[in-house]
Amino acid sequence: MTVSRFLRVPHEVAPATAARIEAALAHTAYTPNKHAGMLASGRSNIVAAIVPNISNATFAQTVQGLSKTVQGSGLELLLASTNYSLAREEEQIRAVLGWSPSGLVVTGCRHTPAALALMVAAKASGTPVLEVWDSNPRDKRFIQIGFSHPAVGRMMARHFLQRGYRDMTYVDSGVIEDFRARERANAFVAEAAKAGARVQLITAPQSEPIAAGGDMLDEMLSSGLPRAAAFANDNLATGAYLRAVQRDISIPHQFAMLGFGDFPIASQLGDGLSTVSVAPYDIGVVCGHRLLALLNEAGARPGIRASETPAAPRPLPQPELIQRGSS
Amino acid sequence: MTVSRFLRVPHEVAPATAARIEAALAHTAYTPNKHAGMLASGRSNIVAAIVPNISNATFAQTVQGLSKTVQGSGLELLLASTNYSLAREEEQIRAVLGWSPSGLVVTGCRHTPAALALMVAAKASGTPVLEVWDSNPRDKRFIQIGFSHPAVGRMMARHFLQRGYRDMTYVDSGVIEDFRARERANAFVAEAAKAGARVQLITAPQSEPIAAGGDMLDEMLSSGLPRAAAFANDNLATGAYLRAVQRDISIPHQFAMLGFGDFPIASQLGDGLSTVSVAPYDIGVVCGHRLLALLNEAGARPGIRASETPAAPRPLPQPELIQRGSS
DNA sequence: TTGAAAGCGCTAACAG
DNA sequence: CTGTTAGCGCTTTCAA
Repeated sequence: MTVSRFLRVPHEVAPATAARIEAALAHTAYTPNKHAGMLASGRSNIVAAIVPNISNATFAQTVQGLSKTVQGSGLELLLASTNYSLAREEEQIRAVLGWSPSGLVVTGCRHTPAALALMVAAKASGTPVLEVWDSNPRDKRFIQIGFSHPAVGRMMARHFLQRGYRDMTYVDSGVIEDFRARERANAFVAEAAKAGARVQLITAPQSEPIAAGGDMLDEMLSSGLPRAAAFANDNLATGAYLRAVQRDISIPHQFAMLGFGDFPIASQLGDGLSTVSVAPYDIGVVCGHRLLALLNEAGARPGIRASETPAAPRPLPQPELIQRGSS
Repeated sequence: MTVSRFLRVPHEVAPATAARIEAALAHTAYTPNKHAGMLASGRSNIVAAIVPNISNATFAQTVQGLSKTVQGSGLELLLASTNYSLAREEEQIRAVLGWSPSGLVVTGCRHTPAALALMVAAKASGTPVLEVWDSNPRDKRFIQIGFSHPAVGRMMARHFLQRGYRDMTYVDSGVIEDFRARERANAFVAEAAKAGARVQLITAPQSEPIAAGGDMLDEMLSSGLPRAAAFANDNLATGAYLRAVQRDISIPHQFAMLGFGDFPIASQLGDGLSTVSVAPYDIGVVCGHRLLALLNEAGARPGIRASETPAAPRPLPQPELIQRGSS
């Protein structure tokens, strides 16, 4: 009992005892069994995060931001990926809730009914549930750290419209299950059409996006190059940009381009690729801060070191259109 | 007890009973407490993975490969990152072992003595310990899924030497704690020097690598452009490539380039960037397969679904120099 | 400041 | 095929 106490609240054991315990610990390679601790205390120090795909740079940054923010406070990250499948997401939520996590982070605001029920139950039992990468004003049951994808699609269309382009194409992502990409695409098309512009929606193949972007440029070329094209992400746009340069197409005079995501390469392509910045790392950081704040206020929890950085509630930077040489 | 049995080995309960249990389950939103299960059974179905940085595309792919391989078998992934610090790695290993993981995956073969002791203890207690992304023939205590970084550095130097370049620069990564990058750099320099070539080692700033690569190109330009340059990774090389194009430098006639990693963009830059492919995703997949194989042979473990794919022991593709237009 | 008792929710072993 | 008993390693509570 005294050892257990020493491990959790060291200043509550006498210095002499503490020294003896430390000595013993050094000889023993003792590792506290966290399952037993969790079972007894009901607290777990696990944060479960469920993302569509970890190798997607965007989500990887969010995970890294979350991980970095949260690990400083003794929380650990249980990570699962869904491959953009809602059914798989439900499975993962169910699996992950069995670890009684201190917090649950899911991607997006769309879930199967059963998944939603699990999330509601988790929330009801006091586990913070956060949705990242999207925002749905019509259902604010969970904490949302993201933005409106249709609004971004409209913003992108208006950028082209304001610059006088009346003939534009939207190159959507080949990941057919990525309905957030779809929301941007549809909103783009609707906004452009509403303004009377000529607008076309094409979809990239599911293959590697940089190469796919190049292929889409060729496809547009063969069916009549539009005056301007927006892309579901900067990788697609980069591929198209590089191919356009090879084909001696002048950007933006013949062909204007707009990406999404503000990947590091966007600023390095020729005179720069115009894009929308969305701060994926910050999504993770803000998510972590919100989580820590909630855990702290839910009572001083012995296991969790009250975050040294007093959870500065920095707000999430909203999507911003970054104009560069390509438009 | 019967419910517990139904959940683990459904065919051992009578169909009628099973039906009653299923009905009850549907009404109850019951989630088994995995901590209690673990505590009682001594098995955890957790795989702990510790990587330097998740938002690094390379490690993200490894994690995704591991995650995908392993999740099909009911294992879950506990992820921690070290920011390339060995001290932090030790901390994370210690923390993660408290969850009695079924397997422990660490990055690289260099660890603090205490971390090593923990890994040895874990192995001794029957937990498979795997080291990814490196290989150390002199210490094969753990399963290694990686390659020799010095060998890659030498391979890169020999590529330039074979093509007759006698004046070359190696642009090392700005991540000073990344000693695997350092091993490649040093081996490159040694090999080139041994052959009597003129060779220089410079280090990129710690900033975002694509932009940093561009800056390094300018730096080389101002101090006399070498005949050939190798880069610690394809992002640095990409930045330099794009900048070289802007500066009207002819690749490879004036300036030959060689990257590392075979990132998707490498094949899309002009006539292609020569690089070394290292299969980061496969490292994760192979790691997962080895792990599953070990867990299966360590006795039929009720929790773990014997992997549907019978853990086809595909070997790890070794690093390969991919020659493209830049050299 | 320390320690004894009880119990967290589950599974192993065994009895019925 | 089902259910009883004991106990996993820790924490909570409370007494000494």
